[in-house]
Amino acid sequence: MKNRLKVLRAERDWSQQDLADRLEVSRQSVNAIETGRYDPSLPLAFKIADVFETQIEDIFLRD
Amino acid sequence: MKNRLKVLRAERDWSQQDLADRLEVSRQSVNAIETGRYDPSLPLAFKIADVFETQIEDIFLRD
DNA sequence: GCAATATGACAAATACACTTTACATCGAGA
DNA sequence: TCTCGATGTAAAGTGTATTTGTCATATTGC
Repeated sequence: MKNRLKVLRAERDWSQQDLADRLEVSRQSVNAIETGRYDPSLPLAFKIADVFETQIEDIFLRD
Repeated sequence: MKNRLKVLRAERDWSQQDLADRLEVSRQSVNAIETGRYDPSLPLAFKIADVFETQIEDIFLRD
């Protein structure tokens, strides 16, 4: 899975910590997901979509 | 997370095993997800959406 | 009644998601 | 230069997703 987190974050000028706070996860989790070290759980993916007010399919892409 | 797997499966008259085969996971995984014992990983959620030719948001619902 | 199929569930094992703590690097600004 | 915020990564620990194997039950066809 690839993802557009870095871009979406940049569009809002949020740091990884800002996003982590909104998602209620650690900054390291955001970093790991963003750099592709692992994929989020489905509930976290939904939360990410909520925070960016879009669809999961618009953020995460089959690779 | 709630999900509409049972209904989608019924619409196609697929057994849990049929779906498991298409998803390339065990029947126990399909059963556990369907009965809400756990949520699928994000890659598996994408595969499920593919198999049913729809969106993740159309199958899995925030609860 | 019997075999076969479908479903639900549990246990043990492995893999992965996520946390906390910690350290290193880089760029911007005083 | 010194500091500070932002980022990348690593180790160790906890929890969850998924597997294989197994059992119980219900339903259907012969």
